[in-house]
Amino acid sequence: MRKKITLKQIARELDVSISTVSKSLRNNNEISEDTRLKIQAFAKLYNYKPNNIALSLKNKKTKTICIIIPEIIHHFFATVISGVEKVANEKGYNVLVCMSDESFDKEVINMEMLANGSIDGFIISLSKETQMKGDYHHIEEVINQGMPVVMFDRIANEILCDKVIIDDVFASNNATQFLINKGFNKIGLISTVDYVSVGKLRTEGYEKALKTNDIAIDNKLILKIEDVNNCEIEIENFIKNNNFDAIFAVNELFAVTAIKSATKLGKKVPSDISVIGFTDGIISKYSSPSISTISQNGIAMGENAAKMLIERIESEEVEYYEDFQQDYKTTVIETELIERESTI
Amino acid sequence: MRKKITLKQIARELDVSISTVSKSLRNNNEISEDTRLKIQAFAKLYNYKPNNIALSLKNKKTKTICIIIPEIIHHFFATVISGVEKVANEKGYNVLVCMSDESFDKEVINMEMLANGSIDGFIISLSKETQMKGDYHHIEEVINQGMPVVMFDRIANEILCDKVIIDDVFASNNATQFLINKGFNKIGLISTVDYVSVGKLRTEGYEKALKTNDIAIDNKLILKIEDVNNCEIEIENFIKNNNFDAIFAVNELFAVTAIKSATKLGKKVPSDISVIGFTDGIISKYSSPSISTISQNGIAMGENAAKMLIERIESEEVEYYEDFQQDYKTTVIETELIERESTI
DNA sequence: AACCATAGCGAAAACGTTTTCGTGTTGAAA
DNA sequence: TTTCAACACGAAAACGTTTTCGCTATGGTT
Repeated sequence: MRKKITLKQIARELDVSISTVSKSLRNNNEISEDTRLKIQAFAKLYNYKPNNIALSLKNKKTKTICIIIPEIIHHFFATVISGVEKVANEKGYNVLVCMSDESFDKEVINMEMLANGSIDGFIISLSKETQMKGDYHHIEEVINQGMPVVMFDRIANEILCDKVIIDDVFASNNATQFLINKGFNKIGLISTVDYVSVGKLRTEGYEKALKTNDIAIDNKLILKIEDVNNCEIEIENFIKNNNFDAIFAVNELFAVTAIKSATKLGKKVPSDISVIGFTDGIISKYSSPSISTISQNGIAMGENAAKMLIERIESEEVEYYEDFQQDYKTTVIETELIERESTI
Repeated sequence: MRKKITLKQIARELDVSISTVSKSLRNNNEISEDTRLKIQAFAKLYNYKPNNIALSLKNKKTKTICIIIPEIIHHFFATVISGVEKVANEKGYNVLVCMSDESFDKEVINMEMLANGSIDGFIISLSKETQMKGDYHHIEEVINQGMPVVMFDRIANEILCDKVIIDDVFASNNATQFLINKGFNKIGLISTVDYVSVGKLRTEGYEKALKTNDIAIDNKLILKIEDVNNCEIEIENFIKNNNFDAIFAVNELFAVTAIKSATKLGKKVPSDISVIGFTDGIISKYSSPSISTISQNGIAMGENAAKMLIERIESEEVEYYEDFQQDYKTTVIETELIERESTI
């Protein structure tokens, strides 16, 4: 139970000053080789490591970034974290992970708690509740204090900061067009309620593709799900009451549920009905049939977000953020349509 | 771009001392109501919040715990994190998530980096490489410095610390017995290599059940997979070359791959062959057929680990760890056999 | 012998808190 | 008028660093 040793203790033990110890350990040449080596040997023996908190206080840098996500259980967010970790570690940063649990209050509390010196910057994807309320004061406040923020996936356009997104409209348009190209024209959409930004955008992409191909938009073919946990019944009824060629679902869960419901109702996927999803996660890969989907590349999103954030953090040290402030960037990550067994 | 205000600035602005400001904000009654209210109003106006780093330095407590996991992509670990977060937040702690990527070196680096004051304690599940090497010096060192550590899932018995596990042998025995009760006696096992502690234990449970029921253990019916990424071929050959009634797989991935391979080889699950897995994650729930499995309850594991760690941290403040030190606890989380479609 | 550069080290400030102790002023009691 | 308690506040130390500046002794140069 040897507690960590400090500079002060080394100094006392070797009968020199704290400054001498500090300088010796940083190989400052003000100190004679004799003393320097002696101190270094002693420090090594006692396994001295500088106290990070003291360094953080002195440098006003914690070398820690925080990522706030709605839910860690979602595979997509887990991949983003993994990308963030990778880049952060390479650059010597630690990653604090906070979950908002889709709750506005938790998001606010987390940000306020950490904005007081604990971290150097935020990466955040908004909670549903926050998107519904449209209240972003906590984020704006943090930004105003000079702390860099990068938003990803579920973003808010009105916030001025760096962003990492995919082109949801474009990707959904692609997915829908892919179905249209197969000759389908009775295409269902299973989406989320509109206040979830990505749900809205993906709906837009779907509608755009239909319009481009002169297919009328039929609202009965569009299902918007509020409560994710009870989506089975809604989806089953949706499929029972319509006669689809194909279905485009805006996430994995909806896609796999659609397939299960269809199968249950005696419709074979893909021979009777094709299904395409969004997000390339565990479910799409391992379900039977495996699910064609739009891959979001969460790792790349995480990597990019971390890269942008750390650049912002370290450029602020140079104190020329007068120029820098205006040119916030939005990085668009490429998506990819992955064809698997759920589409003809 | 108003940077955060400090006690010193408030003091200067209001022409009082720093101590007076600090006391006022903490409602210390040494200060007259006049001054107190004035200072509080000013602080509120400028949105004063104490600097966490300074507090950490002073209190020698960071109110942050670190969880080190092999891989965040694994659903099981994600659920554990979620349990940790929940309890930690309730008790006012933040959670730092580190990934070892199954690498010994990353595990060591992470621990050494954070053991210097950055955090108050560790929750850790060992990386494969660490388990293979059997080198736990980094963990012992941290413990010797007086920092609490809780191990979970992939643990090492020789390390003295609190632990949270499931009874892998018991659960596997149950799973196997479940298959035996169905009347099967040609039961295959798909496991990991032995140095992965849980793989070894689950193999033990399997063998124990066979022995109890006087079924001979046939090593040809046991597959131990080294490289998870290329398990498809191995599993396919394994199933092709044997005539199983049933298969017990020690994780989700192996289970779903076994089902896919069997189906591909023309054997129907569960009518021709029953499959039971381990870990109740996304895959088991959404694969077709859905997979019978042993549920590990990662959330409960995380919650328990966090609870034990925080108790340990806060009991150390009272400085009676002389007594406390010896009675490390190992909490065993209940498992549950979930019957789904992959078994008759 | 007087001067000065330099090597080698220590004192102290700074980061932002909290807390203990000390001190000056006031009013009342003796 | 003296004494003393209570009140209101400030100074300073402490947490563990890094870094600037200043000091002393040494040795060499004039």
